[in-house]
Amino acid sequence: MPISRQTGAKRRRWERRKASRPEEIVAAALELFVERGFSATRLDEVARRAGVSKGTLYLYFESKEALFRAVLLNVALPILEQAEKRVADHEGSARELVQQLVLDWWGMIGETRISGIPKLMVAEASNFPELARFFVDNVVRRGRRIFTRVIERGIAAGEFRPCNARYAARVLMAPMVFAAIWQHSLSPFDADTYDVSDYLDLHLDVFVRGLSVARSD
Amino acid sequence: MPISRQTGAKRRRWERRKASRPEEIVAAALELFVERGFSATRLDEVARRAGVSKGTLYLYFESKEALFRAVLLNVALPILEQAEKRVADHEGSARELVQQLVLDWWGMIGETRISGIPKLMVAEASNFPELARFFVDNVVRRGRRIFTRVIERGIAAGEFRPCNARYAARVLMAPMVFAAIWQHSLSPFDADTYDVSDYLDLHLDVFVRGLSVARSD
Amino acid sequence: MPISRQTGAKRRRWERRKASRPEEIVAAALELFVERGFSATRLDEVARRAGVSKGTLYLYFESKEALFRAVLLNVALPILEQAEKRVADHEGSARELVQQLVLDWWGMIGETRISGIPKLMVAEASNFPELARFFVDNVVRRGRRIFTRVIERGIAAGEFRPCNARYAARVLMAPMVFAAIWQHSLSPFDADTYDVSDYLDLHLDVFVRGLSVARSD
Amino acid sequence: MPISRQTGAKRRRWERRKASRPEEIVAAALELFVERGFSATRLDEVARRAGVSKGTLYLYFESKEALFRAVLLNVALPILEQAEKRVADHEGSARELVQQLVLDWWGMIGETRISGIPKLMVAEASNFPELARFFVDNVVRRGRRIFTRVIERGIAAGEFRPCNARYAARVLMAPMVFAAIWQHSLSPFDADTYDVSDYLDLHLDVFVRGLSVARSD
DNA sequence: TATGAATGAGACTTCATTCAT
DNA sequence: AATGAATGAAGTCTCATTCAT
Repeated sequence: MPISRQTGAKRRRWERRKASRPEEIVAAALELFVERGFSATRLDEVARRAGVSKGTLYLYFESKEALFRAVLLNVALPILEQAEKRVADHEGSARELVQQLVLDWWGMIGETRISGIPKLMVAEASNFPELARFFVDNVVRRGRRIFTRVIERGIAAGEFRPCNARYAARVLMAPMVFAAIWQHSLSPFDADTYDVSDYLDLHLDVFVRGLSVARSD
Repeated sequence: MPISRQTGAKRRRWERRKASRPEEIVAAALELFVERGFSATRLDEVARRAGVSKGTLYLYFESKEALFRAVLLNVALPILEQAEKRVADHEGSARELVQQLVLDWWGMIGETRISGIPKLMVAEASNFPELARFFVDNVVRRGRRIFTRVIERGIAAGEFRPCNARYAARVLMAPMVFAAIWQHSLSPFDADTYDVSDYLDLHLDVFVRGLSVARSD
Repeated sequence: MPISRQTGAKRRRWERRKASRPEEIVAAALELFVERGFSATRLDEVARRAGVSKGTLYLYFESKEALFRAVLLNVALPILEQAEKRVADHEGSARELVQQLVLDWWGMIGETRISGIPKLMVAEASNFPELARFFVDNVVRRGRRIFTRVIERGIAAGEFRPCNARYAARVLMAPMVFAAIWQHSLSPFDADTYDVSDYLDLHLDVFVRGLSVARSD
Repeated sequence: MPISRQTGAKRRRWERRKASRPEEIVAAALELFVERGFSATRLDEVARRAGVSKGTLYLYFESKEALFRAVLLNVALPILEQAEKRVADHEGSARELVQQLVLDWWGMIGETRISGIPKLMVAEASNFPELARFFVDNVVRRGRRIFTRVIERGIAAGEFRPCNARYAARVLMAPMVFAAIWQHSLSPFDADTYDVSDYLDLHLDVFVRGLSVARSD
């Protein structure tokens, strides 16, 4: 009876197997963990949303916590790494690069379901210390390094004023990550709607100008 | 890890401590809700940390959810409003004002235990929709209005470039709020330590420069 | 603040002590035990209805169960015994006596708050075996003996047909006791109202005729 | 004290017993509710007596109160209605009919575990007002109507003296229902044992004689 | 004597996990 | 491989009882 849950028409039998079970489960779990938090999501719901029975979850994941790990390590991390790679490959002036990085990040993460990960990690960090550490080391700091390097390059090239590039990278990233978190938490309750692209554009404009060496443009 | 708990000597089993009980309970609850999230904190622990028995909680709060509301509405909100008031009273140039606002906010909220509230609300918003809406309306948007007004004033005074002040306010606030969230979530797992004051100083410097009208300094 | 609970006007200070505390408590307990049953009545309510604090209950009764015993032994029993005495003193023909007994019982018990006792004992018997045994021995069987004796007298006098007087006593008493139980349980939910006096009159008429020796009247 | 419990050998920890579960649970609950009252019976015990775990109860009944409703509505009511039907089908003289009705009632209800229902309802009526009303409307009054009709028929046929048939029905039923209540409450503590059949025979004899038109037999 | 805040055992209920089918 | 009925540990909440005041 739980065959539903497909955007379009009724699912035909053979389609059942199209997407592999573990992926469906992980996708459902990601959505729910992001929405409600780890403790508050019941495996019952994960199973229902994935279109499987509760028992089936245990064929693929040995515990709720293991499912959480799988969501982060097997799903989020690869995507993040792939995004990181593409982001790291950009070329051009530091100014352009900074803008590219942010916009690419948003395009590849912020607008996708992966954007829930930051909220999830923020919420559950202290309940899953090892995961938190792993996430920080393998995602956060690596991302930070990319942004840091670009700013350092800009400083070296005389585009940006000399400053602490690590801190500047944080300042650059914060509004971007915050937008992702906001989107998955309080945004639905906020009567002041806003357009994230415009917001990021303004942020980039202000940031680049603010960091650039004085000019009379 | 919080050492406080018992003011002085060992506690007698039967003790009547007049008016302070509810506050102690709410303080303990705030800490734990922020640390672990609402679902994952056990009332047992709240009681233990507050130095009372489990039953005592129900003398003052009719349910776990009511305790959550009390934490937000009776404790966090008044502090936030008071901070808002003080913040709104500043005078001076827009540039100075922007810096004052951010630094005051950090001094009054970011460095205190109240800074856990943003993380808490972000994590629990979808589980407590009415509270989320209330929080957004009475805290977030009000704060945003203050920052927006200052930027509008700066634009009107010719200090800042014409731009969408609402968006600029968001850009200004994001790194500040993000720092608070970070502090209560992934920061402890981050090997790259940083000094928040320096970070905010850089943010302010970049932001103010970036928003100011062109100059040749 | 719990001074209220008086049928008439506001209670004046000195009245406070008019009725002794234990009696007020027992009266409140009787009402609530009858209405809700022993387990389902909270001492909180007993205290409130008696106009005292919860702690005060323990000055007079060492436990909830002890209060239950007091209700039965110290309150109900004396009244029942007194009723029994008055009932036992009647004289006249057996026929008249039978009618007197029933009507007196109703006047002294059925119409008073004591009528809740049968319902209470019926409901709680198996939870309080010793009390049940005590009640049966000291109230039920004694009452039965009185009725039995009257019927035996009637048989001896030739008024009633020879029959098992003990059983006849049960048959005679059942509608009377049942009326009391009904009054405190399902009667409030019964759309078919009835007049207990008429009911008992009919019962007595039928019973006396049915037990009398054949006649041609 | 009830010995039944396990049909056969020792139970394996994991056992799937198809459709019978809910009925077993309801049967156990009926016994315990009757014996101890609703509040005083622990779900622990219900589960143990039904041979299931505590959690299993919630597979079939969403709360303790729902279980109570199921006991009454799904179990007791059908049996009562079936009994009513069979009882209503009898034919013969009013005198015979009266006797048949009472004896059939006893055979189908009084001697079975269903006889606990009257005690249970009497004890819990005020705690479950809707159920009480439902029970009175659908069981008590319907039963009363059957008995009333028979007596009216007897009056019309000249067998019984003219009288208020409704009241006579109550008088007729009271000893019968009372016997059921007694059986499940104080009877075990009553040293005066008695034979219910003989008691009912005497009741019927007295009642029918008492209600019949005068004769010289 | 009287209070009522405080306690903690124990109740109802949930839900991650198991396993017969 | 898949199911879902069954489990029981653990959580929230109640309330009889205690005792400092």
